[in-house]
Amino acid sequence: MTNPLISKLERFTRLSSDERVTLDALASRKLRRIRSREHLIHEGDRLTCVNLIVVGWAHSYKVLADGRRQIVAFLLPGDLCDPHGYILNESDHSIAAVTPLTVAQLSPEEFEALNSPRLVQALRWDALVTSAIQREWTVNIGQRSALERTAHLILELFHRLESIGPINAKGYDFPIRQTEMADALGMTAVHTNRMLQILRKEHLIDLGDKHLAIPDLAALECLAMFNPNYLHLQHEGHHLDAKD
Amino acid sequence: MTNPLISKLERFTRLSSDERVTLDALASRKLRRIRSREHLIHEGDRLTCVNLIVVGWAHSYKVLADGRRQIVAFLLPGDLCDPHGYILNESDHSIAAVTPLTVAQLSPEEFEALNSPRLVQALRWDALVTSAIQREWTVNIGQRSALERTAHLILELFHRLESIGPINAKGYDFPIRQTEMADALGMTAVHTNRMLQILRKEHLIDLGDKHLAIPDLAALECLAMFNPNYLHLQHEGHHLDAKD
DNA sequence: CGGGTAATTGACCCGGGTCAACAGCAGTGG
DNA sequence: CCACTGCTGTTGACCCGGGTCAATTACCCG
Repeated sequence: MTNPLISKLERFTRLSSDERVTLDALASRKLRRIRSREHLIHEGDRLTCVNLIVVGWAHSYKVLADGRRQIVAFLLPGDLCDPHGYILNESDHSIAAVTPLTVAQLSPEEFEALNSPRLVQALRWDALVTSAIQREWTVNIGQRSALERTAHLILELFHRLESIGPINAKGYDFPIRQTEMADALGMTAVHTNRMLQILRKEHLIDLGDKHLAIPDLAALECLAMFNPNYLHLQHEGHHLDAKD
Repeated sequence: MTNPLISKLERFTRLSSDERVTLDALASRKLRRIRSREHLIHEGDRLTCVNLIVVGWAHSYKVLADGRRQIVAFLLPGDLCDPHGYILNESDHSIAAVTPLTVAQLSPEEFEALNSPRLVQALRWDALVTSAIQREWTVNIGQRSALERTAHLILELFHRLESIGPINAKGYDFPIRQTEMADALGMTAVHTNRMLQILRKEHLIDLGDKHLAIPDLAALECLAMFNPNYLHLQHEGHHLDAKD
């Protein structure tokens, strides 16, 4: 039951115990509970704080004038919603809960007080990875076929989940609906369903009842042409590691 | 002939003359010239500095194992290539010149010396806008039809160009080739060509000889369902404006 | 004049969208 | 306890937007 933000940042650099205490404190104060499907942010809102996802999954999305929706990101435990976004007048996207959610609200002052050199670098690394993920989504939707695309999203979520929590040999909770996957992948729910069926039939995924397992990771990564380099999970900030 | 980075940042907040002098100095030292098509960064390279585009256009892209290429961004004068990217071990994308390029190489130390409170906020704003653009590309490729998508890209570049230089009533230099537009839009060059023909026939764009004009901006924005909010160009940091 | 790159056009085809029906299941109220 | 409703997932039949392939034109630039 470790703090997922700490787990994630320590994929970059080992934090000091002081830093861990600070982050733990922030993740347990000013908690807000949000029901499934409810909104955290509406497009056009002013952002008054940085929301840290503590428990549950969310997604952010944009809608076109005629109602078409594109999910632009999934937010997992340990993810920050729009760090520094409070310097803008209004949010350019909406954020809604996929599951019941617990978020910690960090005021701009609290967020900017995370200013130890190591934490600053770790939070910058997190922001760079977030950007890299958004780039990869562009590649995914722009170039991969429906089957590859579906597999790639599953793999990305798999790797991101792995870096925030203990690995469960039996798989992962995977609470997103097919309509949400579809809107994230730029395809229809019907076709998403068919792609998932193929992946199941080929024994590349074991997905059901909001639970996912990947029996043959290498095969799925090969199919999706998945290259994890964009997640920058190789302890890239090891030279900053805390000693204690 | 003003510094395009200054023009851009002043869409957020008015800089002090000291800050403008500092940015001008950085944009005229350690210049590097790059021929059209040449690479600035290869995927996998370690980033040793922050490149500031001073003159010319570039694009960044990723390639899949089988050669498919997705352009993930166009870089215009005043754009920074991967600010803070030097904290990563390696770049997850490549950057290449679209036209002959002049870039200023900022060392990490020089870049981090841009630490006046106002500049820090302005650079954060720029990074937030860059992220918002990448999100919008996801929406564009995921949800818009080929025609809407083509129009949207043209409009985005139009607005970004406007914010870095004087408006030219006769239009803009628009040096990208149709194959590049195609790879940015996740479609084929053949189809991109057909979409451009439609836009020309409908008198929504006037494009030829590397030069673009938009005779009826409102009509094109309507077709593309273009909402400029994600570019955050409304002088959102006015409360930070310098007095001098 | 020749060679290479970019734009254009036509003919054909397929991946994924659309539409519609149906099944499974959880919640809810009588 | 069961009927009813609504949401999610599943399947089938049909169709179209955009891809593929190939040929042609239009420029540069040497």
